[in-house]
Amino acid sequence: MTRTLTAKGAATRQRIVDAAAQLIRTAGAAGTSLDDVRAATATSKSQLFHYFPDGRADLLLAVAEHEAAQVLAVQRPWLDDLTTRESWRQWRDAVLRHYVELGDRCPLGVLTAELGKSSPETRAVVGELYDTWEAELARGTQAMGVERPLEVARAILVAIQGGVVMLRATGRVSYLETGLDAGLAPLLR
Amino acid sequence: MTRTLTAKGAATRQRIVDAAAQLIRTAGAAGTSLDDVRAATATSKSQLFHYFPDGRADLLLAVAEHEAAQVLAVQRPWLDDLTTRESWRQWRDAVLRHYVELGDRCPLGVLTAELGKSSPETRAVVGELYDTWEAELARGTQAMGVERPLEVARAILVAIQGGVVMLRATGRVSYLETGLDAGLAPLLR
DNA sequence: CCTGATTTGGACCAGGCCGTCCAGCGAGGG
DNA sequence: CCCTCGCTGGACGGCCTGGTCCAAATCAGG
Repeated sequence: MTRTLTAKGAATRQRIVDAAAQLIRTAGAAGTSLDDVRAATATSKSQLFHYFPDGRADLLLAVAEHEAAQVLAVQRPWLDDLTTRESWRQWRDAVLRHYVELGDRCPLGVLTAELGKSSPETRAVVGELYDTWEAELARGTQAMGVERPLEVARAILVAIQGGVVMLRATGRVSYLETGLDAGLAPLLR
Repeated sequence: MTRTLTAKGAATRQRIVDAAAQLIRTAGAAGTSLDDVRAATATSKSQLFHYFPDGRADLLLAVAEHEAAQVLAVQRPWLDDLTTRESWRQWRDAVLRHYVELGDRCPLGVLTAELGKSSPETRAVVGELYDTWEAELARGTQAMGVERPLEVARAILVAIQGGVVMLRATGRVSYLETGLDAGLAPLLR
């Protein structure tokens, strides 16, 4: 199944995924064609199908995995050590800063809004992202000794998701801020 | 600007909007073509462009307005009288029941996830929906005499949005339930 | 340097899509 | 009764899209 890739090939493949992710963040998955990707990466049609044999679906899946990893990566290192109020506050600020900066061109929004529904495989990727993310948050809420730590962690995740997707749909930041703070209230009170 | 429509014409137009909304709920806006709509309504191409002169964009806007109205309609009459714990609870149950029933074929999810980004006009529709919805909720939180009623109302809205969109992306209901309850906690505590 | 596999270029195709166009149909008002 | 104006049918064109295919270039390694 796994095909042999030289270093050069792997680099090209990575370049394609990066560019595709970038395009999809701004124009959406539906608004991004293979030709757009081809033009943005200065590659040829055959290369796309060489590195992604199943074509578009394959590329979208790779982008979904890339973006899912990205979502968790930008929360490091804060996500690893949510044991004090101060560390939670720093994490909150980092998350908020990140999404305000990105605006409506946001990997998480794309994942939740578009890629999740595009195929069973991408749906699984999104599900896994939620699971690991929630587990990390739950470790933090448990460490804080709050009541119903699992529910609190999940509610925080839902608030971020809602805020991000509303940011995407309206361009307004306040939803994310208010939702996130409400979700964190049990921890900081 | 406003074109004359006979009763028959208005009915046909409505039939097209209804069917298009239905299709888009299940297949998404990107996955629904004008031909699909045509087939589902047993109409002809010329009718689509007769009732929606700007074509696809025009139809999507009409669908967005239709769905936005729908989102508020299913919350009636509970939404009008959120003055007691009991009425909030009934509203909560109605909302939850509705979205669990719809699963991932949900007007709100489509609006937030896809239609919001499709054009400035639809984006405005979504923004207005959020505004009026939030205002209704805020009337309720104020009536309940809770602290920071505006923030609480907004957080509830964000939680619903997040829960619905995660339901859409994963098929899991628990996010909506947990998020909604967390948002309502300040009111029911 | 030779050889086989990997990487690349780009022409090509079939199908689907949006939108245009024109010609009939039907209803309702004068 | 008829005549106008809205309603309907469906063929058609041009464009873009995902996907196939083959041949040339490049590279790795013996």
